[in-house]
Amino acid sequence: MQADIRNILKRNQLSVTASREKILHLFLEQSGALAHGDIEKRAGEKFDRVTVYRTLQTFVEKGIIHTIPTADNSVRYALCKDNCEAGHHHDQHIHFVCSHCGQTFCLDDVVTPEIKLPRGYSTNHIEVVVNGICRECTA
Amino acid sequence: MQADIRNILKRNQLSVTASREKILHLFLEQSGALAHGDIEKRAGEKFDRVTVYRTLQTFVEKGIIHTIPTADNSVRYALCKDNCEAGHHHDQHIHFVCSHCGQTFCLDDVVTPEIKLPRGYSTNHIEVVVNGICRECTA
DNA sequence: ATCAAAAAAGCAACAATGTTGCAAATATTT
DNA sequence: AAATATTTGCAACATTGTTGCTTTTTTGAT
Ligand SMILES: [Mn+2]
Ligand SMILES: [Mn+2]
Ligand SMILES: [Zn+2]
Ligand SMILES: [Zn+2]
Repeated sequence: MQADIRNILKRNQLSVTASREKILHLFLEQSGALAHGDIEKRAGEKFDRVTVYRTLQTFVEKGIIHTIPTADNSVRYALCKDNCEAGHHHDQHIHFVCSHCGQTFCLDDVVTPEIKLPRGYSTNHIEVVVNGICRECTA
Repeated sequence: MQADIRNILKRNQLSVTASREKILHLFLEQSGALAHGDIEKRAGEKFDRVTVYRTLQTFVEKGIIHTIPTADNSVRYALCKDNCEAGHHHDQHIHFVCSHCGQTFCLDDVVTPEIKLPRGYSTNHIEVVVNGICRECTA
């Protein structure tokens, strides 16, 4: 695990630092998405807020994590499982927000549907967020 | 128009005030969605920031406007055109964000697709946000 | 292992955004 | 027109995000 983390950082030409290792660790051990706040809470050792912001930004830029759209004002981040590259994400999966536990999940196996748009609109990227009850909360 | 505005407010059991009229006016004359900031800029007369927040919140609660999910941290609002009621929205259309002009539009005629989820997940509501180039910017 | 250069972390100060309580102003009802 | 109910604006505060700069850590080469 610790080796994986180092590999991911190395592969993306990022120097290996305590905060990057820790934050990446949080994403790897977690099935759902994380918001900035979650990370600060769970980090254990206290990293500066600025460091967390900068780390998340770096990870997004490198294509290690991606943001998930929400209707409220909270940005959530999750690991990219597709082969995203620096500056060019191409996740094609949908996202699921559980209204019971509040968690957000990437449903990597559910591909975003085709959308037929009116004349004059061209599509670049499609985001689908499904709200409902997740598997854990149903059982 | 001014009559329409009063009607909408009355119908929703809201008292008719300058700020509510103005803000509703902004939504009616505008094809795209508006963020809190847009409203403050375009309002002309200066309403207190708090008033704008509270007005938007009231409008959402009454089902007059709805929020639109975005991956960055900006909440956008648009008129509900379906028959949304207080405390219960049921818009079924998708949203389009133009990466050229930055505007966000409700595509009221494009219905959200069915999504087949894995076992254990149940669906309550689906949000689709398409990113691309809008009609205006294509022409 | 040691050192120099490069990169990141932490700190402080600030900006932007959102929230709350309350008094004054406005709208509605009688 | 007056009484009541509601909304507004203000002030104060909380939270979230940003920027410049100094110190610390990491890296890559000796
Ligand atoms: Mn995802
Ligand atoms: Mn809409
Ligand atoms: Zn759940
Ligand atoms: Zn456009």
